[in-house]
Formats: sequence, structure tokens, C-alpha cells
Amino acid sequence: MAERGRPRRFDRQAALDRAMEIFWERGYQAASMADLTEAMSINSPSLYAAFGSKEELYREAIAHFAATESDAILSPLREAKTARAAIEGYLLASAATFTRPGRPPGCMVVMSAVNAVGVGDETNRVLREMRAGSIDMIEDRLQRAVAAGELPAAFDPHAVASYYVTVQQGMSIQARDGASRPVLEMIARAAMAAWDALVLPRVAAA
Amino acid sequence: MAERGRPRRFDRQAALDRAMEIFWERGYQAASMADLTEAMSINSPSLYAAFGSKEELYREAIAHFAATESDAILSPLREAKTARAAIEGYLLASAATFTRPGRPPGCMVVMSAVNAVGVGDETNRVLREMRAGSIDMIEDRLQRAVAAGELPAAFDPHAVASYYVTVQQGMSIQARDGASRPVLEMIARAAMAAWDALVLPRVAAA
DNA sequence: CCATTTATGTATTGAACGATACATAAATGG
DNA sequence: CCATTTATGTATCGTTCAATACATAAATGG
Repeated sequence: MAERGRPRRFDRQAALDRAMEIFWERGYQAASMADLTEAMSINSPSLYAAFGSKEELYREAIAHFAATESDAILSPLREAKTARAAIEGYLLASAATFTRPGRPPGCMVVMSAVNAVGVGDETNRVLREMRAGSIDMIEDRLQRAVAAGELPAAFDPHAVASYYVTVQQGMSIQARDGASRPVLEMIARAAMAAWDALVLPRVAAA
Repeated sequence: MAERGRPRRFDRQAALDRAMEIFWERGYQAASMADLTEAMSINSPSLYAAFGSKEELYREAIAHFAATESDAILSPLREAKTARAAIEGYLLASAATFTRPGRPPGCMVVMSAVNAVGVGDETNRVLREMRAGSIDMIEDRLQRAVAAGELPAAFDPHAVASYYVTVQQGMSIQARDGASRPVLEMIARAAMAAWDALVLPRVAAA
């Protein structure tokens, strides 16, 4: 029951990685099939045979991004000992990965809020859920800190999570505009300056 | 010396306003000439006669945006009595204009950092300068507050300006993802929670 | 009244788009 | 050894893209 037929001559994962970079840099619509096939070093029939269509390739590229690029950003949320360290780690890891050499600046999923025009409804729903998922993960981490008594009961995890994700998304824009890692780290530290005040109740009130 | 020739049958400013909305919503490349001519209710020869090319129309749309949409956001920076009120007014005005009914969500110039792919170098340079200009305006306002003794000399206007512009750009992404005005205002207030700590020196240090 | 000027609507243009048809190549199964 | 299966490279497909040619309409100037 081995593989039948002529074997594929290219590395599917490597080609997907190249496609991810093109979509990451240009977005969905502005990445042409010619751009993709050139970056992947294959002809378009091979691309269609292996990935189905431009949009299916895009969806695989998003999944590949989530599987390979986002863990470095999210792991501090799981591993940091305190809620504050979790948030700070999240922002500092974002500063690092948003400016990683050899990769397009910023976050592909954040960019997709703006440059996934032309993509189908279902794909857009998935992307939106991935972005909302960041808020949920941070909110959960803060909620656990409240439950553990580390943060006061009147603390508003959703408001604070929304705020820090917003900062991170802004950092993605800044990275796209050329901000270096130290600049993004400076912004992250400025955002953390809000922490002590946010830990006190009354943040979300009108 | 009145106008020679057959008079234009459409309102140039109104048509430009429609074109701005299309570019604002979709970005440069994903906005097709068919989209534009339909929204502007003109045929493509009229568009080319009046605006020159798609990219020239885009540049006029950006200028139109700057002239009509951005003052509401920037005026607090000129008019607020204190530096803190200036920043807070900037963020709250952003929350309002990013969710204005009948307009695409978020800021067209912020979006252009991601969706102006395919535009010429010169146009991209103008857009980048507009985004950097926001930091400069806030930095100037803070610098004046330092000069006036309202803020301590060790205060870092550039770092704080970069931080608040980053928050505002993140709010633009959030708006694009459907965040309402109250949600954005909540985020703005969370960002302002950093103010007291930022006013103390040592923010930008490593 | 007619030459000139500018705008309009129809009908295309060549190029680039996403996607395939098809003949051939290279593997497995019996 | 040959039928079957899958991948490849060439050469397109029909569509949509941004941009125009051209004939006509509607204004001004003299």
C-alpha cells in the first residue's frame, strides 16, 4: 500500500512555506498565481494538483503559519508564572517574531484583517476567529489569575485582554512600517506601564 | 475666460468621495476599476479624463481622506489644554471616527500600511510619511508640555508618542474586526491607564 | 452659424488573471 | 511487461484587469 504513481518532485512543506511568505507579505488578492508559482519553484498545474486552488493554498498557508509561527508568541501565555509576566512575555515575543530576519514583518493573521479581501466567507470567518482567539487566550490567563487570587475580583479580564491584543496588533502595523525589534520592545514596555493601574478595579467603567 | 467645452455631468468631489470609500474598504489592488466606476456612477473614460489613472485617483482619495476625515482625530492634539487630555482626546476621537456609520471601519491611512500593495514607490512614501506624521504630531505636543514644565524633563516624548500611535493603529484593526465605539473607547481608557506611570522617567530605558 | 473645446457612452484593446487540457514521464501492482 | 496511477511541462483556456479609440453630445468664442 505504498504510494502509487509518479512521485512528487518538490517538497510540499517547503513549497507551502514559500507560499505562506508571499501571502504574508502581500495578502490574498495581491499575491498572484505567477508570484506564488515562482516563489514555490513549480508550475501552476503542480500547484493545483497539490493544493487545489489559490484560496485552498491560502488556507493551508494560514494553518501553516499558525502551526509554525504563532507558538513563539503564545507560549509565554501558557508558561509564565504570573499574569503580568505572561502579558509582557506575549508582547516581547511579538516584538521579536514581528521582526524576525528572513520573514515578512508583522503577523500574517493580524494583516489578514485588512488584506484578505476577495477571500471566501468561510476563510474569513476562520481568520476572524483566530484573531478573536488571541483575546480569548489572554482573557483565560487573566481569569485564572483572578481565580487564584493573584488579581482582584473586580479586575476585568476581557477589557485588559482586548487592550493588550490591540497593542500587539498595532505593533504589527508598526513592524510593517519598519519598526525594529528594540522599538517594538519599547512600545511593549510602555504598554506594560498600564498594568498596575489596570489591576486596580474601575478600568472598564464608563 | 469661463469653462470651455462640454461641462462635466458628475460632481467630481462626490465621485472622489465614493472612490475613497472603495479604496478605504478594499485597499488599492483589490479595488477594481469596475468597482470604482460603479460606485462613482461614471464610465471609465470619464474617470480617466477626470483623474488620470487608478493610482492618481488613489492618491487623490488619500488626500481627500486627509482633508475630510483626519481632522476630527487630530484636533484634540491642537486644542486640548493638557498633554494628557490631548492624547486621551486623540484616542477617543479615533474610537468615534473608526466606527462612524456610513463609512468603512478603521483608518484608511493606517490600513494602507497593509493593503497599498501594488502602488508606486512615491505613493507609498507619502503614505508612510502620513503615518509617521501622527507620531511627530503627538511627540511635538508632548515636547511642548515638557518645555512648559507640565511634564518632567526626563519624560520621553518619542517613546510615548510611538506607544499611543501603536494603540490607535491597533484600534483600527479592531474596528475592522467589528469592534464597536464603546469597545474601542474602553481600549482607549485602558491605554490611558499607562499615563501616570509613563509620566515618571525611565520608560524608554532598557 | 460654425470652429473649437471638453465630456460622454459604446466598444474594445493588450496584458495579466486564475485555472486546465493534454501529452509525456515516472512510479507501483499484478 | 504492461495496465494503472500520479506528477510534470507546455500551451493554452475564458475572464477580468487597467486603460483607450472613436463617434457623438454639449458647451464657449468669435
